[in-house]
Amino acid sequence: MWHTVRMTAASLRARLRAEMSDEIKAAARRHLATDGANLSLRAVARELGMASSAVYRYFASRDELLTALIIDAYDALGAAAETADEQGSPVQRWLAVCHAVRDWALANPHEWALIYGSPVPGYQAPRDTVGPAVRVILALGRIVQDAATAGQVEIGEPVGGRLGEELAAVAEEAAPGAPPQLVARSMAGWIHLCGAVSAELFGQLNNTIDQRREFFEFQMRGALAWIGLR
Amino acid sequence: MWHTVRMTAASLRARLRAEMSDEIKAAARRHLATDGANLSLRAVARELGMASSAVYRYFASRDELLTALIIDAYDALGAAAETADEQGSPVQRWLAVCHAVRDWALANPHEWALIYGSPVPGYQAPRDTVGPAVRVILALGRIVQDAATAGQVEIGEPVGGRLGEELAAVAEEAAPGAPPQLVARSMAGWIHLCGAVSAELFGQLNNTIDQRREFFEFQMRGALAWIGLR
DNA sequence: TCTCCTTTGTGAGCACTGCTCTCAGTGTCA
DNA sequence: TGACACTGAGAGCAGTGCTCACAAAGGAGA
Repeated sequence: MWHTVRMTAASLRARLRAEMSDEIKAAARRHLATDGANLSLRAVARELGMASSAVYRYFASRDELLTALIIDAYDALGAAAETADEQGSPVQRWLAVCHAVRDWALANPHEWALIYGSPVPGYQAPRDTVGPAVRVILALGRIVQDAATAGQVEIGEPVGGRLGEELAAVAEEAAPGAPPQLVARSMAGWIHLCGAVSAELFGQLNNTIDQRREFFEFQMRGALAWIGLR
Repeated sequence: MWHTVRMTAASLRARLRAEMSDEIKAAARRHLATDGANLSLRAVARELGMASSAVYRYFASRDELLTALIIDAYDALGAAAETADEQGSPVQRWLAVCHAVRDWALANPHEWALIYGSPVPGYQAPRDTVGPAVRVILALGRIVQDAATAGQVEIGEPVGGRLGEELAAVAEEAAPGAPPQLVARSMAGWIHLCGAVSAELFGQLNNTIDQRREFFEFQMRGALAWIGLR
């Protein structure tokens, strides 16, 4: 009996705490749009009608708040990528994931900048961030793995040297069974994906390309052609 | 006579002013390594042994100082790219420029983050930055233009629609005479280049790829294959 | 030579920041 | 009831960007 009582009491406190944390994060996310990575903890507290020192009951420092936002952003992006990968040919699946990533970034530009922009100096990404960070890559890895087992891919020349060994290790982890050179090209495709989204978001295409979505798909199709998916 | 006197006097004042500006920028660049984009103007002034308010005689605001650093960074990167482009086949020239960009970024990571990282919120890039910003792209444009006129390139399928029209306009400006689809692929290659450098610099390759230079060249060669240079 | 006046530098000051500390209120458990 | 953990408030510290009044310095023009 008292077990359940104690548990509910404890879980109630924990729930309240989690709700308060969520409210703080939501307010911080709102301020992210105007202040960017150097958001004001005091302004967040003001918006919530609480003393700035109270925020420190939930996040030990501003960096810890930012870390929580980063983890949430990685998770949201990873979820968007995973739900976009449904069915179809490898090319269709890959393109769907790419567009999902871009769409999420366009909808949440400041959070994209938080995770794929220049890292805050002195800020060291904790271990907690690596898990959510790789969800997009793993989603892409599943596609190439499926394509490899189904024979729906043109395998390029193998990569030799120490890079080849490294790539074999990466392949073993991200897409077991897929040839290392395919994994290498997929990683390059992922990097191109990130670069294309960042270029669009960070203003590198201003006054040059207006047909953003078309140009993005053009690039991703090009990467796909080199990767060898079909 | 008095012309020259007045001119030398004026130019002397201007020279002293320029030297002081350079010293401030040099100190700011030093602080960039530790503080990143949110460097402390007061700390810079302290290092130079002057009052913080004196810095405002040379730069109207911290943003203006950052803008000056950004312009210098663009110029340095552009110069590095241009001097690397010497001779050889289009592939060799393109790869040389890519490696020059990467080498410069590795040597000046914080300045790279300043120009290709997430933009500072509320900071609007002035017109003065667009000139130096395009030097790298123009260097790449010259290569594909030369390759196109020399027939050392495999022209891909033309791009239709409004994107095709836009690309034609871009081609007219960046590489007159080169087919739009080639310019489009070159732009994609440039974006991939920026993405690859940023990924390496911003820690996306940590605990995954150690053979950085080899993997970078692997990616750039892949982009080249798709672009069609030879 | 004697004023003007522009330029450069100083230091005080304002409003803001992240963060720490002490103190008070509240609810939980034995 | 009393002990205690938890959550909040407010003051305070050192630091920030930036403004302002003031002081030296030195060339320009009479």
